[in-house]
Amino acid sequence: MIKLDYKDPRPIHEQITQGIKELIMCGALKAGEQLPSVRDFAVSLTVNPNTVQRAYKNLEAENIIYSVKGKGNFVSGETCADKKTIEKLYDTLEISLRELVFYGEEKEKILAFLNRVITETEGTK
Amino acid sequence: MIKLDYKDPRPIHEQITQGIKELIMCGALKAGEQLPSVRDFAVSLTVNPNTVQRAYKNLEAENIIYSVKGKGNFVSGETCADKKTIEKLYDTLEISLRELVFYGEEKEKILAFLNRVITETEGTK
DNA sequence: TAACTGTACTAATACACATAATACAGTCGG
DNA sequence: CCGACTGTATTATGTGTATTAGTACAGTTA
Repeated sequence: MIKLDYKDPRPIHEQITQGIKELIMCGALKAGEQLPSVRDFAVSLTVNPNTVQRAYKNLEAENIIYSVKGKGNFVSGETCADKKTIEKLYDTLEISLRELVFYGEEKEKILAFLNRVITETEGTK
Repeated sequence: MIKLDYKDPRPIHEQITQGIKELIMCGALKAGEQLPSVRDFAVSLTVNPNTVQRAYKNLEAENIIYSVKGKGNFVSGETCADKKTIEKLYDTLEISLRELVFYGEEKEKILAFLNRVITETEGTK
């Protein structure tokens, strides 16, 4: 369901968080759907349950999922994000863009890529 | 010259590396220009010399600067990057883009931002 | 020679990550 | 009610990395 890369400098819990986020974004996990239990998911990822729990906690803090004691974790339909999160994403975009240009990538090539990605991505607006 | 943020989860040496990279990209540091010595820079940043050295080492590994024993570190004119670096930047762009759309940002707004950034950025091509 | 430059290495500290083991609380079906 | 499942919390432990500190060595230059 999610691939972990131990060569990746990012911590495991972050990779899991991002992985689930992407599954939701691409539609593999829909609103209201139940996520694997902390223990089951930990087994299938061969990871400690605490690590999965931390990922779930991250996602809950972002209002992407919600958890119910004794029942499980579920995908939240809302996709609201605070201003800081949005600003960080814009900053990341800007830095990456400038860096690509700096490294000699052609602007037209980059723009073509960006247009392709954004048109292929389904949005709410 | 460079602002360090200890609240930033990124290590200091990485912030310094990125900071210098941006100074070069925006033209504040030009090709051939000498960087501050490891010790001086460490004092002005109130950081250990080893940390600055590590940043310089990173930049040298990316061919962004070159160092001469007994003389100093200098900005390299070349801006070549290996394929992996470029691919990672494209990946970062794609992920950030998808995430912004996911959070409900309007595609037109994002595209306007991207166009503004890329036209304001001076490139070699 | 003296004072600067880069470079290398060790040691000590601190912190984050991840694991392990355990415990407690809520839900649900038999 | 009981048992098996859920989430949650806590503590302890091992490991890796970041950072600092101190020292040493090599090349450059006035």
